[in-house]
Amino acid sequence: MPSHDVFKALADPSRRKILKLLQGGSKTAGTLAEAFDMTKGSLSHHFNVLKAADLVRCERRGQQIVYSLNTSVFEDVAALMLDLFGTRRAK
Amino acid sequence: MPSHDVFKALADPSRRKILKLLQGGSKTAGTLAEAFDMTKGSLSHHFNVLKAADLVRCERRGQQIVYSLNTSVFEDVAALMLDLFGTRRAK
DNA sequence: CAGATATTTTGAAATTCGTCAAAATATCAA
DNA sequence: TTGATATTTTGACGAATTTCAAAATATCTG
Repeated sequence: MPSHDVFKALADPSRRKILKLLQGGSKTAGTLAEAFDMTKGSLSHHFNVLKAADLVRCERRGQQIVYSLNTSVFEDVAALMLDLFGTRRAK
Repeated sequence: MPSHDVFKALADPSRRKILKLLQGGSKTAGTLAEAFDMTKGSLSHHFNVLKAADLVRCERRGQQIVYSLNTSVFEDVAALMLDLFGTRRAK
């Protein structure tokens, strides 16, 4: 439904980097933060944007919060991309 | 190469609408403008962003300028998407 | 050339975005 | 409870984005 949130979420390089890091498996906010030269507060903001787009899920484990890709939404993203790029007739 | 421009270009709903309209075939700037409740100047700015991302091509035909999808870049876009979303192991 | 049409460019205003520092929240351990 | 750790939220700020109105550019017609 909220396709705009997805495109907006993908528009920032740091957020795309987060997604790529999560392809290697779930990671805590702190572990992800090590890969960035940025405040944890700023990263947390990016997590929120990715969550709003339903691209990642998070789960508290003790004092840390584990982020992971929401793989179930990836078919929807693929559909969005097909909608934009896929429906072209034979040139 | 400049993958960021592509994601940034897709982040705006008006630009995505332009791409969808162009799926129906090439159109002049004026024809495209009819579909929007926006100044032609603003639309022109969006054309520039799409051109910078290499998503559209334009060609002058008399006093008008015809925009069309740059289909040759779509494989690159697909590759970008696969890079972000495709590399996940069997669930 | 002058005027009309189609489009872009410029300059400025309003909004959104990314970031930081600091404060707040939540959990664990003693 | 107190203190330490992990993370988020808040508030502020500068930079980037979107938009408009107006000026500029390019092409065609007479």
